[in-house]
Amino acid sequence: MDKKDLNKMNLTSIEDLITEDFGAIGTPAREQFEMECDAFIIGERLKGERLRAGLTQEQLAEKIGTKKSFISRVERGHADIQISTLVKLFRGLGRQVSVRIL
Amino acid sequence: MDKKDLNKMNLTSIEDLITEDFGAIGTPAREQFEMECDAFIIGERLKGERLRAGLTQEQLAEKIGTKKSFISRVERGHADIQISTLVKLFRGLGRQVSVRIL
DNA sequence: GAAATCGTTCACTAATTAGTTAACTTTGTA
DNA sequence: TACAAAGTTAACTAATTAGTGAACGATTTC
Repeated sequence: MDKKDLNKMNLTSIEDLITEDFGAIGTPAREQFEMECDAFIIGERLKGERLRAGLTQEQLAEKIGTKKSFISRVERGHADIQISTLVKLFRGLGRQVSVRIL
Repeated sequence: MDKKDLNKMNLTSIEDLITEDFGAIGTPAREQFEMECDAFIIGERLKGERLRAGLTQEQLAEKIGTKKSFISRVERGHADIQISTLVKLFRGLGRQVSVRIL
């Protein structure tokens, strides 16, 4: 089966589903969705590392000089944080942040 | 020569010089310095990629819907940008941003 | 030298995050 | 169940970025 035939299938790719729900890449709604995805992933990662370190949100918050409500906000993906905040959060868990450009 | 002897040397490590100028790790002045380092490195990387792509600041700005003055600010390391801004900037150059936790 | 292009900087507004408190919900457990 | 600990959310202020236009400086080209 070649590539052309794929378009005749009834099954839909994830990409198509996202496009259907949020619009094509580059549109405002899609950009917003992708931004929220990034925030969500970072939040999940933060939560994972925090739990692995055996800390509560409150304990992590105190380590970096903020409050548990802020930690919660980030972990839930409800924030488009600054680079410095990203670094602070993970350094509070003894981790280093590295930004790669691919 | 073992490790103990290193402390008797007259030459100073970069780490010591930074500590002397900005204070020990964790102090506010040192944190600020490290934040500015991060911003500077990101800016340099952005400028490099932009030039490699053969774009002016104005051309990149238009691609991502902003102005050249903002691009300049980031390239000079004068901004602690948000994750979404980081992603937008490099996507405008056809690059993908990946955040690694080490 | 004049003109054009490119980049930097300043000043300002608008939008958003960072920081915080308090109330609420969930979860675990005695 | 009742209690305590952990996490979530709302609401608000303060601080900062995002966005912009204009002026300026540097560089290149004619």
